[in-house]
Amino acid sequence: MRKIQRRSGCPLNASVEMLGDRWSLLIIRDMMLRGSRTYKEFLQGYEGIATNILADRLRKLVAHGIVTARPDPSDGRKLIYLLTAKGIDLAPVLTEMVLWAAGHEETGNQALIRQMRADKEKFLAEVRQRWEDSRSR
Amino acid sequence: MRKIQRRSGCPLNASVEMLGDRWSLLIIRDMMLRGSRTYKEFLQGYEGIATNILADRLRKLVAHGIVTARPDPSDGRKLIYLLTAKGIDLAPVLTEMVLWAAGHEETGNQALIRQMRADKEKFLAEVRQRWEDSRSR
DNA sequence: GGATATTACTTGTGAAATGCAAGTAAAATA
DNA sequence: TATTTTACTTGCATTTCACAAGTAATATCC
Repeated sequence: MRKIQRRSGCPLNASVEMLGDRWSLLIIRDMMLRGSRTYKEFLQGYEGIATNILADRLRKLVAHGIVTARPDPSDGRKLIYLLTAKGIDLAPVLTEMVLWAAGHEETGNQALIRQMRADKEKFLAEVRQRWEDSRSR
Repeated sequence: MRKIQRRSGCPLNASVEMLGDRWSLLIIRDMMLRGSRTYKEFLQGYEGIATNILADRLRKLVAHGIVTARPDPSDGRKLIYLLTAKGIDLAPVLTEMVLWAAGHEETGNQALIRQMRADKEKFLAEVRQRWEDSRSR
């Protein structure tokens, strides 16, 4: 078990070193809010990630303990990617980022925004509930 | 006024396109929590940003309306960089990212974490108050 | 059961972003 | 007037990214 070499001990820096790129948080969004679980589903996300970048990001998310991968029992070709507890704990981060952008930029998905704004805690509880339900299956 | 070309309308994607790199959020942290205001102060941050990258990131943050720059009236060589209202609205995002990393990684700055955990709303109110005080000067 | 399709990748290549070192112009200080 | 400070820019090597094509393992179709 080797320690990861960080630029500094600041917790924000730790977050940025794990998530500070143009794709990781979008993959997590797809898992958390869209129910994406397989490589193919991630490739079909709105923004069109390149296949080699997706493979790299999934590898890093697994290495950071944010995501796990296990074979699909009903289809040996597939791997099922799931958020870990550490991964689902990112829900408040994603929520605040969504609310910030929605408040200052012209963005879509107004239904989601309304839901988040109406009752943030309830929204987060529902996200967590869905995660627990999907992992107990 | 030209519209920015985005990969998708998702608000999270908008955030990621503005902030999803290894430096932007750290610069904002330095402004928000450490009181950094000048180029030199940012260069002296914990993580050691390269000077050309810093210039590029400040330019982009200004372009996105997150930061403003104005000359220092008492020293013509200096520019003073300040967070805009849009910039200070990132406080909840930074806070959640800090709390997430602190909860799942070994990080420093435990005093800050305790303060955030003890009363998040109070912490955010204090951050905002400091920002208002410093901009009225 | 052999051909075709699907899934999760890897590989190659050019373009862009990053990191490091050195240099520069304008203003302040000695 | 000479030196220092500040906020950068420039050049270059290295790394990352994006796009296109290819591959191995498994599943499906006829």
